[in-house]
Amino acid sequence: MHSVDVAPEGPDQAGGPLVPASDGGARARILDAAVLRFAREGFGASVRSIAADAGVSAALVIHHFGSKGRLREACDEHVLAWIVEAKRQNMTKAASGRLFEVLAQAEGFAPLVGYVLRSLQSGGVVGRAFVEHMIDDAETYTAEAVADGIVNPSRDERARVRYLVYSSLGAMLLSVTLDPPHDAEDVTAAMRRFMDELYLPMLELFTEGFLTTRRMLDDYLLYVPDPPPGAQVPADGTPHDHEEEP
Amino acid sequence: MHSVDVAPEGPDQAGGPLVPASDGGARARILDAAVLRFAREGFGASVRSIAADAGVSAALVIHHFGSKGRLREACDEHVLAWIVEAKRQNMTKAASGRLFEVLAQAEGFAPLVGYVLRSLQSGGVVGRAFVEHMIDDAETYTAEAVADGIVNPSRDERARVRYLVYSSLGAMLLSVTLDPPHDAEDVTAAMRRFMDELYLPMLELFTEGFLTTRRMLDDYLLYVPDPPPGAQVPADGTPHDHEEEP
DNA sequence: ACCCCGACTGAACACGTGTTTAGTCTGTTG
DNA sequence: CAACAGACTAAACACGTGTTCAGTCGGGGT
Repeated sequence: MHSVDVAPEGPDQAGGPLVPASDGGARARILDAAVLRFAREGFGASVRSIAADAGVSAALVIHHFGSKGRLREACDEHVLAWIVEAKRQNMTKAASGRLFEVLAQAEGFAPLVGYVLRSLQSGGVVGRAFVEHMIDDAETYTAEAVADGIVNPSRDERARVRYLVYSSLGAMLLSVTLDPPHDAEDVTAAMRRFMDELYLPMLELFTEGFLTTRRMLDDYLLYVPDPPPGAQVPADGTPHDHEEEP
Repeated sequence: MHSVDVAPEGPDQAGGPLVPASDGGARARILDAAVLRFAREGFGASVRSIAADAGVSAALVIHHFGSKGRLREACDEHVLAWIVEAKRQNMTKAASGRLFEVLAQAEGFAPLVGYVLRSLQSGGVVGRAFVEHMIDDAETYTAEAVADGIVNPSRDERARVRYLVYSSLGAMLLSVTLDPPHDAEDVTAAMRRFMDELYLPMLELFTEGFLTTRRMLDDYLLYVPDPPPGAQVPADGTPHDHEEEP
């Protein structure tokens, strides 16, 4: 749509529509280097450092991409495509909705994960698109889980899914931001460690809740009359009731 | 134009020895301007812009603080002191542990909140200190709530509190990062909107949980033998059980 | 009166940035 | 072969940055 010349000589034309650019061409090498640098040090990384990583001059980067901004746009597109590809070929497994965990544990996805985190951190397009993806996927999967009786229904499924995604993603982002992987660039290790530490309380909260009494929720439901727009109303037979002591 | 003197054009002299530097002196004006700029545009804000806001020259900023880095350190200290002050005088209310909400709704705390968010975003000292504060406070308050029978006990209170703080703070940070208050600098409004939207799912999760079955939790507890260090074990008599079908 | 000291400034410096320019090299095409 | 096109580069440009320099101003102490 905006990228100047999309495929003057097909950068990734050979054989597999694989993960990285993975082409001997300089343009592809620059793109990979840029994604890596951006993932490692954020989008403040200099064009010259990227060029050095790719083994070319800074001028060539501009020659191929027009400007640093357009280079970043190209990176966004590239990473986005990479994500959907990774999703397509990894989501067939039982890992429903846990895209980030899967990516974080798989080898070779480290730059991707790092880039997404940076984009999340700076409010970039990739970050936004990523949470949208996660929300959509999570909505599907929780709907299935609710149908299977594994998960409680909610008064506003969309809002719950949004809350869940924002919470988990935000917690992870905050964690890696607050104490970044100081020695190496092993973001994935930090993420795994974070999950190991916080898996119990999450599970606990998800199965046992936090409050012992329903009062706060009931008060809120009384106080706020409208079930948010687009929510599937329970209509009749209340689809769930735990009937603790009131 | 900026003649030193006692109070030739003191902006807010009346009453409070309170929150901001609030001193006619140029140094204090620079500090306030710096906090504001940093809160608004992040720590990449230029010394010259800060100086302009304070109505002084860029050289004076350096003259007073030595370097931009030390100016930021001074801002960190200042904001930190500001926070503990705000906490001391606002925490007497019933708002237990909800420091951020209180600050976000109170007038005049906008720069503070913005600064904290930026520090969180960039992994600064203030951000780290802030989550530590929140974790410590939350631990106290949840302990009380557990003692009062309002909140379920946890197998690892510290971990739960950490999870809760990271989740809520991270979600909020992610939200304001992903769609920032585009027109004004009203971070607090964005935060309030965010909370309004996500309060129901949060409450729902906290009182009703997410999963219908205990199996995942029990499996995890079986698989992981050690109750984390310092955790008070639930002994036996399960403090609550939903007892759906296993 | 003097002098000195600190607040304070405009101009410059040193540097890193993204980008442009002019040019070289190489392969392809007439 | 000659000519062109495009990948590619070294050098320079324009600019914004943090910081330094050489001062000026003004009030207080001796």
